[in-house]
Amino acid sequence: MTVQHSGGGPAARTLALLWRKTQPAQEKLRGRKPTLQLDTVVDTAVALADERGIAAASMGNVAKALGVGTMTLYTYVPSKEELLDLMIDQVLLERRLPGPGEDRPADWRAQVELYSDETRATYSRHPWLSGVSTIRPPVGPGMLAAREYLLSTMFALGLPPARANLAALAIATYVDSAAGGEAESDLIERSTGQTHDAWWHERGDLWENYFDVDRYPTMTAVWNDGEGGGTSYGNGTREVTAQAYRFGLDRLLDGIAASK
Amino acid sequence: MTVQHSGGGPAARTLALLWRKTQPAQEKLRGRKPTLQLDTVVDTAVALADERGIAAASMGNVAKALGVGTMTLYTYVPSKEELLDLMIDQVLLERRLPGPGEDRPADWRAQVELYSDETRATYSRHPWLSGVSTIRPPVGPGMLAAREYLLSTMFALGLPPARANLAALAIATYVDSAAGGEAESDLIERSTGQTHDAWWHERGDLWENYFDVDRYPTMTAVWNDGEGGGTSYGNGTREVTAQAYRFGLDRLLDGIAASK
DNA sequence: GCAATTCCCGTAGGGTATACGACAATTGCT
DNA sequence: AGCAATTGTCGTATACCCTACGGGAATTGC
Repeated sequence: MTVQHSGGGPAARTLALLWRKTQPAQEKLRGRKPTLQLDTVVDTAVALADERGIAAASMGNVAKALGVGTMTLYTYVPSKEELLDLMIDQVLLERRLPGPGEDRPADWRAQVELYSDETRATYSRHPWLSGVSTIRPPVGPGMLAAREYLLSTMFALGLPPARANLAALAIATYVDSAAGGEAESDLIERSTGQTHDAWWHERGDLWENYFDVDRYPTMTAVWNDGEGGGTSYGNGTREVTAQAYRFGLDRLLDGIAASK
Repeated sequence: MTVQHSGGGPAARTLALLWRKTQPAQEKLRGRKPTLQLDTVVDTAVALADERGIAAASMGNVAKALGVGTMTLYTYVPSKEELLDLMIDQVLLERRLPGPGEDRPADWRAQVELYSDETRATYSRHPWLSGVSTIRPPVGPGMLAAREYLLSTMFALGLPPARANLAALAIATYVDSAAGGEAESDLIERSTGQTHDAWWHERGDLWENYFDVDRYPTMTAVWNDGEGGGTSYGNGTREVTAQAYRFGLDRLLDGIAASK
């Protein structure tokens, strides 16, 4: 087994890449000079995924965009999976969240809101994020910075350590999931060229042919109540989704504050 | 364009499949008899995905499991994507949620808990669910039943229609996301044969080599506070995740109740 | 000059979805 | 009985995907 340098094993290799400490002390002096840099590869992959979807960020496409052979990428990255990890942590790090000594909003709710805004903006710029797994995530600087920020915010609220941890996790779960949903929604509208209203409209005969009012009385009641009197398929509407997001986050924070 | 029967267009075709109304009135009398049924195909695909992961539910594998040629599947399903939609709605329908006239827990919190339990159990049986998109979901009976149930529960709480809708969406977002995370976590432990503790342990030199205490003071404080004094990488632990789920859901419900 | 080292990348193998078209089976009509 | 119409089956081919392997190119140290 070709041991790398620190602990050996694939996990250590991945960590080294994530934290960009591939060559800790000695530079490689012998041998051919690389034509690319790791960051260039990651940036290109991200750019491709951003504009043409995650499927476009294939090894072949990335290589083509860089003007090299496909297999060349494997000198910079051990596999497609590792490249994805690097892409993820890279964009997670885009979130401008104040670190330990830096200025931050005074109110703890405003602090959470900052996390929410930055996360939503990041997902919006990189909609493919919503499709990637967050369990066993790439433990890079991007993920840790967000954890630290949310955790410190819960401390500022005055929660005891264990509870602060739970609260931070719950908030992250809710915000990340909702942000992912929003971003994916936008992506689908862009890539299919079809608005959600149009999408629901296309499914119009659902209500006409399959929907049984007796089986779904409450849904029926809610639609009939619709104040705007607009589209009756409003459940999937962009605006309702955004409202639901705000509402849920505010209620969650209410509950957390009350649990102090 | 070979029009189907109701509205034409691919959306109508998908809806017809989801609601299993492929031949509304006239049976096909002419022509060769089919050897398979749509349900058989879907069940087989679900079973494969359950035990060997979503990647194992390829068209080729499903066909092989059924003892037919790959292309035969395309007489039952227009594409892989549609098959996935059918799989999703099929398992979502497994949730035993009482309908309009049926008995249900008296307390509204217990009603939400039932939704939570059933959803978590379903995700647990079908971990591949966590990886699929929920935006523009297959609008089948499974999804509608859940919407109706949660919505009626929010009505039982006494929320006005518009707010009940927002609350139901927020709860679904949180529960579905957390349930997906849990299920995926279990799946990864099973399929890789590596517990999360072992996974974190493998990344031990993160803390030794890369982690900067000054950059992450709050995380450091929380670990040092750990009452059990056990593993210091407890953030990803199964138990902590479950605790965070309960905590977040309870706080969300607190907030919703208080907003009445 | 030459060995050692490192990077580049063509080829090949095994995976995926699915378009096309030949063929089989079943029914209805002549 | 025979033939046309209809529908189901599925082999072949195309176009992707990831990546193991190995030969060749470039650079440095001796």
